Amino acid sequence: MQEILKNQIDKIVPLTDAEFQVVLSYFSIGKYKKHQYILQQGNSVPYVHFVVKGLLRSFYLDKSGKSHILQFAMEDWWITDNQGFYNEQNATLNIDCLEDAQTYYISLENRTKLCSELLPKIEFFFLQKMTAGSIALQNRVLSLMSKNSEERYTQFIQLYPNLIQRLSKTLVASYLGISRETLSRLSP
Amino acid sequence: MQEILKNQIDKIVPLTDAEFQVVLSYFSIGKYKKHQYILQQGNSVPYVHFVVKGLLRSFYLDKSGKSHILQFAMEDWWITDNQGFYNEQNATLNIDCLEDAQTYYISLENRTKLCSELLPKIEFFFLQKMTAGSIALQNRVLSLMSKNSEERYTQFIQLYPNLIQRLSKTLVASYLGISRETLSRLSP
DNA sequence: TAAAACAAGTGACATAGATCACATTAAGGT
DNA sequence: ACCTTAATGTGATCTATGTCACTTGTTTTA
Repeated sequence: MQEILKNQIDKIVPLTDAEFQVVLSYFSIGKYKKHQYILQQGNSVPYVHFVVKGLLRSFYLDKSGKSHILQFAMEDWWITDNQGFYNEQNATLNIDCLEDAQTYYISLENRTKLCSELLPKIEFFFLQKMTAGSIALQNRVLSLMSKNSEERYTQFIQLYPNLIQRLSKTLVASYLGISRETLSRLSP
Repeated sequence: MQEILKNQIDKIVPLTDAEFQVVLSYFSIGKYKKHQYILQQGNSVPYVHFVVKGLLRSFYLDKSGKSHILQFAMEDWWITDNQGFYNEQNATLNIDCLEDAQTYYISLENRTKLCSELLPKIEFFFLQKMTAGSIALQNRVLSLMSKNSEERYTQFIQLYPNLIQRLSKTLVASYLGISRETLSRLSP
């Protein structure tokens, strides 16, 4: 179970088993049920979660009550409300479980300690992860600006073939920024 | 002139003058004219630029020939094609100057050296910058999904009151993902 | 195993925003 | 100062997508 996190880190900064045990000691384990909220708009954002098992999403509820999915997170992905977490502000996002889930989570304080005092090279790992996340978001912005619904849907299927099998069309539509009716009229 | 970069770094990790001179020695100075390209789609992406003076933009040209602005960068901002730069791939973006400009630029190799060998704490600076950039992109995604043209325009004015004075409506429209005619029909 | 809640398809209609086409005015380059 | 090129506004359409409404089938769950 720990292997999944160790493997991810090892791809970027190889750690000894002892080092990894130090890393892990800064995380806690959380178990959640389908439909359970991990974070609600307005609350503080104490943790980033690394998903060990299950499927979660982060989403924004606009003033008219429509929800817009910012991110999905399945095994081996990270999820939080970045703005809330890193700036220590209240959440503008909600996070809930689309399937029963288990995560390793860490506080900002522990993350900082881990990076600066104990294992500086883990900071490089987080920098790489943040960079990759930022690149993905850039592509998403360009996709929203330059592609129509069908092109965005096709791109999503290509990008996340494993994820899509676990999602309803309604969820995919809410991620792509289109209505479920429009998505329904696209697919073969 | 160097002060602008030193001040930015100091806000996150205070440096001695000597340390800052080391940092600076890893950068080069570039001067560019209005309309000049700094990066073209398909080329390699050798540098990140810190803007000392002037105004640049990065944009994506879609297959139908329409351009979509991903980012503006004026004094004190950073700009590059992240995907190309960090993954050492060819650029999918173009960068050109909207005004005569001057930048400090650094290669990936030098950036890595600087972080890992010479001044580890500068890595923390880059991590903070990347985090802030990522948060801005998240908000942009949510804005594109949940707001209409007028709301996005209003938000842009609030967010970048100084930048907007230096931009034509056509450029703002291309950043917001709407046509210049629509933007023209919005403003008072 | 019945009832309730969810997922998905589809018709009819509404609409934000795109596109095309000009006109006017303002900058820049030589 | 003159000519070219850019910037802006505005009318007249067109269209992709949203919204509303209803149906049917499929999971949940009590």
